[in-house]
Amino acid sequence: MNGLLERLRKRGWPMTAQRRIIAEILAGEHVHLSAEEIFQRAVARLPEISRATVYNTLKTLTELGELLEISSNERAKRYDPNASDPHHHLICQRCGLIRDVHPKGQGNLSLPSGERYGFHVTGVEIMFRGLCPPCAGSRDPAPVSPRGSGPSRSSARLRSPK
Amino acid sequence: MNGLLERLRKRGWPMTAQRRIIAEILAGEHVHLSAEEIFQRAVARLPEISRATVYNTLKTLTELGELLEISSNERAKRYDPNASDPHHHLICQRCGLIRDVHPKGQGNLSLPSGERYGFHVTGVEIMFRGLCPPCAGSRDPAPVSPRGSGPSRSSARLRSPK
DNA sequence: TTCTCGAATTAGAATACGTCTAGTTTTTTG
DNA sequence: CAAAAAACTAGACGTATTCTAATTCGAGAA
Repeated sequence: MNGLLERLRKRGWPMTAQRRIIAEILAGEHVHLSAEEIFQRAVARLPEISRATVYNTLKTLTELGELLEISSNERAKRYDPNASDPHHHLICQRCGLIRDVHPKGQGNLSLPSGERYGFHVTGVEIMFRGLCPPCAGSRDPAPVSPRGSGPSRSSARLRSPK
Repeated sequence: MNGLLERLRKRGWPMTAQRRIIAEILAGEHVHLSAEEIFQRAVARLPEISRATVYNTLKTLTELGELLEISSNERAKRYDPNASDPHHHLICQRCGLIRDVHPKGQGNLSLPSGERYGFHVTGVEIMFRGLCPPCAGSRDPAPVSPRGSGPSRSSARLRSPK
């Protein structure tokens, strides 16, 4: 069930208790966790684990191509273990919820050579933005994103209301 | 020449010395600056200006739709004053350089209803990733991004070389 | 087994980026 | 001009991430 763990072993990546736990957390949930959330879940299983190890492991897994970093517009990056299935993201502008999506028509997407500026292009990332059902419904309540890191909620009025 | 400034005046946005300077900095350069870089350039012209004013102004301009925030994968957000011309971005994974691009075929891009999860989709962002010519050429040297905020430079080797 | 050495891990300090607060200055309005 | 509102400032604060120095772990050599 945990393909990530198997792939890592197969690649000869030195496995340790800490790394195995992190890999299990990543592969076991269907949400896009932040480093801090991964750390919290890891601590619950291995109290001695350090934040530095979590950050180091996430960084290495990203470099190995086993993990995708999602920047969205929130403060903390989120990690997507679904790197083996090419996909894109749909993000709620209000609460930060992220969904994996497979858009249609991306095959036609291309960068004309006149727009390449000599770059060696290696990939494309597509982010759909919008409002998830709960956020689209309720206008006023504060975003439900974890640990107060939700998007801005101030108005765009030119002058404040009376 | 500075369309941004004119648009803001036309919209009745209360102009001040600080805001004018920030708008001029944004419209005058063809790069995507971070808040800190904008602050540094502003201080050179108006030494009393405060960081808070820069952040407040950038936030308001973004809410007004005159400015685009780009998250890429670096720590600091970058600001794109080119909001009046719909476009996307090409980003160097190594040094963080950002170019505005107009990809072909994005009209065919769509999210089938089965992939919408009930979201009210408001927009799409496309980011091409790759290596700019200097970064593609020189393998070893450190990234040339400003103030040490460049992307990771460690290797992805499973074990360090001897 | 014991020794050795490099890799992995740790706690906590340090840094980077951004936000908030309280008080001051400036602008607008009556 | 006086009152009220808005903009601004300095700097404290918070959060996410990186760095550092010391420690532990583990595979192979002796």
